[in-house]
Amino acid sequence: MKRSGYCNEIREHLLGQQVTLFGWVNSRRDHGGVIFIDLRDRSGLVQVVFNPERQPEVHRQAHGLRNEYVLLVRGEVVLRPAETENPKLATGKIEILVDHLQLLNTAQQLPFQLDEEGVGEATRLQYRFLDLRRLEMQRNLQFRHRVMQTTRRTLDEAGFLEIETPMLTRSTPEGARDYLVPSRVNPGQFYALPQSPQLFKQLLMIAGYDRYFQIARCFRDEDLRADRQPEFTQIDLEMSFVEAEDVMALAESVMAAIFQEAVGSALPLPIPRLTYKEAMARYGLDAPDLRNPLQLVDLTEAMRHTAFSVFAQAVKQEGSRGERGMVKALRLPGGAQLTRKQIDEYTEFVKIYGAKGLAWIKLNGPWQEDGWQSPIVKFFTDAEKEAIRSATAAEVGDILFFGADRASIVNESLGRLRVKLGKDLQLLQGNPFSFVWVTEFPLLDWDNESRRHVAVHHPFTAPMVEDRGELERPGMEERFLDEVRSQAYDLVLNGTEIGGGSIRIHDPQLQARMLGLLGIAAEEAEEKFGFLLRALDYGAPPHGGLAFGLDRLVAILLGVESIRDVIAFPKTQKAGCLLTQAPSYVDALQLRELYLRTTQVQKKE
RNA sequence: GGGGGUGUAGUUCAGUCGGUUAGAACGCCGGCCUGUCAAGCCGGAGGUCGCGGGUUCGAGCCCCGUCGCUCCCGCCA
Repeated sequence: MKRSGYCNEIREHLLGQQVTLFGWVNSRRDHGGVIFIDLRDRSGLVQVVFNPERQPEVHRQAHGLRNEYVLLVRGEVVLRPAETENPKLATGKIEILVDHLQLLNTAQQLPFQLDEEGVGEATRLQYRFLDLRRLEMQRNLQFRHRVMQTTRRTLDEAGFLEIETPMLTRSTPEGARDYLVPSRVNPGQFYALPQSPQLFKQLLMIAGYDRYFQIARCFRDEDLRADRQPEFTQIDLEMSFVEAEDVMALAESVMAAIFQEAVGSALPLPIPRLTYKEAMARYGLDAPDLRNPLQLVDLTEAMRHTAFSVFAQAVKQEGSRGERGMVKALRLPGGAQLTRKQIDEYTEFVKIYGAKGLAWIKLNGPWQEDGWQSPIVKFFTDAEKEAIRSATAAEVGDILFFGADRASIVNESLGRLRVKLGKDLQLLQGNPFSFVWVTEFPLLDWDNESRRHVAVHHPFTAPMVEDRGELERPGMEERFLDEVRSQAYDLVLNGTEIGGGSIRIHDPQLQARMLGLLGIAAEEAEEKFGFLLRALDYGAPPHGGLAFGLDRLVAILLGVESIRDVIAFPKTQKAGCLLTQAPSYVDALQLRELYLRTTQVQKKE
């Protein structure tokens, strides 16, 4: 009773043969006489036919079949009669005349129809085992599998070793909130689930494994987004005796292989590059989508002495720790047609990112002929108008948007506005998949809340060789610190960061200095990172690596909106699983065994 | 922690200014039907309007609270 193959594999080459298939009833069309059933398995559909003249008894049995019943059918593969082929099915030229039917299981009425679009996600997640039967989910997870296998094959062929690292590890400062696991045998102590295998992969380099990779589950207890789950998967890799160029080249070869295998086309290499500085200047964000032709223009100098006080004040302000004020413009060609209502909506939009407003000028004609329509244009001198025009290359028919504030607010609000305009007005052009490297990230960022520096990438990222001197300058001025660049790089696809990495610090003195700059005292560093610092003392090779966010990568390549659609059993925005009802309360005994007491009274469920 | 959206039949949705018995499509159940593939035709069942409270002669609709789902900010590489 062996299966002849998957439904979708039954084609003309099997004509005249008896085949045995297993599958689910995808749909039935009962004509009273002949009965058609689309049998479904993970591969797809094939039509099976019950004809009363061929097998009266089997035909009688088939009357009782319903959607999602599980069947074994045996029958003859035949060409469909002329005019009844179905071009929508891969197997549409043939059908199976059933001689034997075995009902393996029945099914209740489904909570939703598998072929219906737009079923609420809550229902889908509650019955995920049914949702996963749908062809779209089958396609998504099979695609994800292909990406993973291609990654494994490519990295294996490049000499990488797949090595697992612990899921029960220790909590480390920096980064995201940890998921904690209480230790029963060590009362009052906790493991943390790894936010990434970062430290372990560095230890593997120090141990001489030279090239490591892992498709690793990572955990971060932060609030969720469409592209953020509390547990997610990284393609994690690390290499010894390399520079950033080597890691990036390797990453490109992996991406090219994925592209070839999964998308079916060659990825043009090398992937273009931008420095962080360029990205922020032109696009306002560190993950720009280059399919969008709009760019930001800096008008800070031109507006330094303007009579328009909103701009002048913005330029003048020195934020805390010298974050400069800035005026930037975003030119939208043809945008003079935008309505007042649309402009108001964009004004509300930029306020999300801290902008106080959104100044604009519509170029209905040349400024010399009073063709500029704007609430602010009256404040500008002719020289300022001309400076704006020439810097932005604005033409009649365009609209200019302006941001004036601290640099971070101007960049983020105009950067996001650029993305939104690109989407709203369908400005994206060129290759549907646009990769770009962003390099030379700052090493450190000032955190106003904790009044200290934090690592932009992570505390083990090496500074650029040219900038290392700044770090070691005794009594160094802090303004220099902000300008130190790191050997970190992000890979961006269609405006989303899909991977990032860096060359790591392998010099114990430099690592200690780095931790010091982050405000981690030597004693604390020893307690929290002592094992790494010690390892660096024992012949640590130069090394670096990177990690790709598998969920995001797969989602973008498939063109789906949410990474939940490429994860078999995802969690909701409140980090719950609607299928299993996790998380849940546990009974008092379990808590007692773990030496835990909760301050939260159990709510009624 | 904050802002927006949303919750009505199994599913997707409609439901007027607060007014009589809450509708449609698909699905489901029964019948008819021998070439369909969104099968067709006839008939039928199916509702805690998320939950709790309030206003009102009267609430799916208004108010307060609460829960779930979702998008975003903060947070998070």
